[in-house]
Formats: sequence, structure tokens, C-alpha cells
Amino acid sequence: MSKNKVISPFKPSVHEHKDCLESAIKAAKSRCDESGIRLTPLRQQVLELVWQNHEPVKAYDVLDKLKKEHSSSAPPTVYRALDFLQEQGLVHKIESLNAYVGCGNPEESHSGQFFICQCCGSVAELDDADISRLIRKKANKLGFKIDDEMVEINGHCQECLDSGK
Amino acid sequence: MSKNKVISPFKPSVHEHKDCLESAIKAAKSRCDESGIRLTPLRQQVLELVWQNHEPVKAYDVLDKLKKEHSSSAPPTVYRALDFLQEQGLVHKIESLNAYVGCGNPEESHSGQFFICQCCGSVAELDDADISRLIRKKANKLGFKIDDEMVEINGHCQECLDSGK
DNA sequence: TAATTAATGTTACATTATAACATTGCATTT
DNA sequence: AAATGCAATGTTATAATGTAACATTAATTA
Repeated sequence: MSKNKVISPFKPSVHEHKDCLESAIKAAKSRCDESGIRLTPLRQQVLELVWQNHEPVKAYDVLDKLKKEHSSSAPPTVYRALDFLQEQGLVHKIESLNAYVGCGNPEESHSGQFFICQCCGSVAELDDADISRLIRKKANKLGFKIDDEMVEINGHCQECLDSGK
Repeated sequence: MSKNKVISPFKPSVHEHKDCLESAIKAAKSRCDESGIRLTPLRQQVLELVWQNHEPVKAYDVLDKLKKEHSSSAPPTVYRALDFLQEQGLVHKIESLNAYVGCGNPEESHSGQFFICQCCGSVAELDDADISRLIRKKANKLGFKIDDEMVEINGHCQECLDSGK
């Protein structure tokens, strides 16, 4: 099945973000329910912290926030939860930032393509079959078998360009 | 100008690597000469260490090797040299590995697309206009202005697949 | 040569991530 | 319910990656 989805667009700087968060949690719960995988309170809390906004968040920033409600938290607490969430396709790691962002489409597994605004820091996620297909084609020419694709594009989003930043 | 180059293919595990290294150094020298930029002995030495093979190398591994001939080396020594080399387009950073690899085509500036074999660790670099063009097209649709593209593909190279790894 | 800038040296520290082992909690069997 | 086993979390320590800030040296220019 071909798909060219904008999974998470650049959101206007003001939007009802609560809706984003709630639908992400809901999707995560249903995905875990289906597959019999345990979205524990801790993991859910980390997921919520990653979804605070549309900017990638750092593991240690998650840790600082987590500590406020969960004093026993330490680096492994967060990294384990983030690893779990990545495995379940609920968050993506942005390698070029060492940061994590919620996945807007956890239903289907995918690697995603990320457009990162260097001005406002927000990220848009695509799951674009054209890009994937082309990369696969080029890989074939090399005799290369793909396991995982990382596409991270830095630049400036429309909103920042419009506001002259 | 359109270009679809395989800048560095996957090299056979046995090949005359000295040639790769020499031509890389030569290209670096001529590039720096032209632009009046100083490829100091230290920088050249770091470039040579990065070009020891076709696998990305870690900054601290470069540091360890560098120390043997240059005892005053410290982390900033290496990171400064690597930053310089990146700015000059002589090396690329593989973000998903926190590692550095020599650029096979320093004549033209480009961001490159990297195919990373998880089995043997070696990397092939493309500078593929089709991929860039498509990414740019998708960016346009989002109203996004690209500054820099990162494409890193994990998988298995032909040689490793053939040898059944 | 003096002044200026670029490059390197040096120390200290910040950030990112994992290893290793202990404990707790949940699920299943008895 | 008790015993067992495994998954999840707690805890401590440390590894790996990267940078800030200031001192010194080398190269370039005035």
C-alpha cells in the first residue's frame, strides 16, 4: 500500500495541543492493548512528557520533569522508557539532535522523515512512500538491503519564514 | 547540474586502500590551496586518521591514535580539527553513529546520503540528485526551506549478504 | 617590528548514555 | 496462599561524547 502522509505537520505556534497529546496517548494505549504489551504508568508518563510539544525533547529534560513526580528516577529510568517507546513505534529519536519526538502515527510502523525547523525547533514528520521508494531503488543498485532509514532535514518552517526570522 | 554519483562505493574488504587515502589527501590539499585555507599538519593528520578505512571513526578513537604522535592532544584538538574538516567538506559526520567518515568528493559541497552496513561497519556515500530533488519537492509542499539534508540508511551491504552474515 | 588574527594547548566540566546488580511487582503454577 | 519465574524498576557507578573558557604559540598583516 502506497502512502504519502504528513504524519505531523508543523503546528501553528498556537493550537489546541491538549488534543495532540490526548490522541497520542489514546493511540498508544490501544496499540499496546492490542499487542498485549504493557504501557506502564511510568512509560505513559514519559510518553506524555515527550508529547509536551512538537519539539524534540532531550532525555535529561524528560528526566528532570519526571523526577518531580517520581523521585526515584535516574538516567536508566528514562532511557529504558524511551527505548521501549521507540520499539513500539510511539516515539522517534532524532539522531542529529539526540532528542526524541512523539510519533503521530503509531498504528503503522515506519521510520519517518523529519523536517526540523532550526528557528522554532519544531518538527514535522512525513511518512512518504515516494522518498522511501526512491531510497530503496538506490539501495538496490548498490546491492544494499535496508533495515532502517533515517531522513532528517534541517531548515526553516513556513511560520518562521513568514515572521521574518 | 544534475549529478547522481556514487561518491564512495562499498569497497571490497580487500582493496588497495592506500590509494583511497592518498587521493583523499591530495584532493584535500588542492581544495585548501585553491581556497587559501590552511590544512595544517594537525588537520591533515586527523584527516588521515579518519581515512584509515571506509568505516566511520569515533572522535575519541582518532584522539587515541593522534596522541601517539602528538602527545599534547586533547578532546578539543580532535573536535576542532573535525569541525574544520566538516566545514571544508572533507569529512562527514554520521549522526546516527556519532562518528566521522572521509568524503570521497570534496570538490563539490554536498550533504551526501550514507548507506551504513551494520555487519561490516563500512559506509557508502552517494550524492544523488534524485533523492535531493525529491526531498526538496516534499519540503516545498510543507513551505519548508532546507538548509541541510541528512540521509543515513542502515542495512547490509552486498559483500556481507553474499558471505551469509 | 608591532599588532592582529588564527591555531593550538590546557584544564575543567557539561551532556549523553550504559553496565551491572538489587529490588519490586505481577503472573502462573502448585 | 505459597512458590516460582520473569518483567519492570531502583540504584550506583561509570563510560562515551562534546564544549567552555582562557593561555600560549604561530602565522599574517599593517
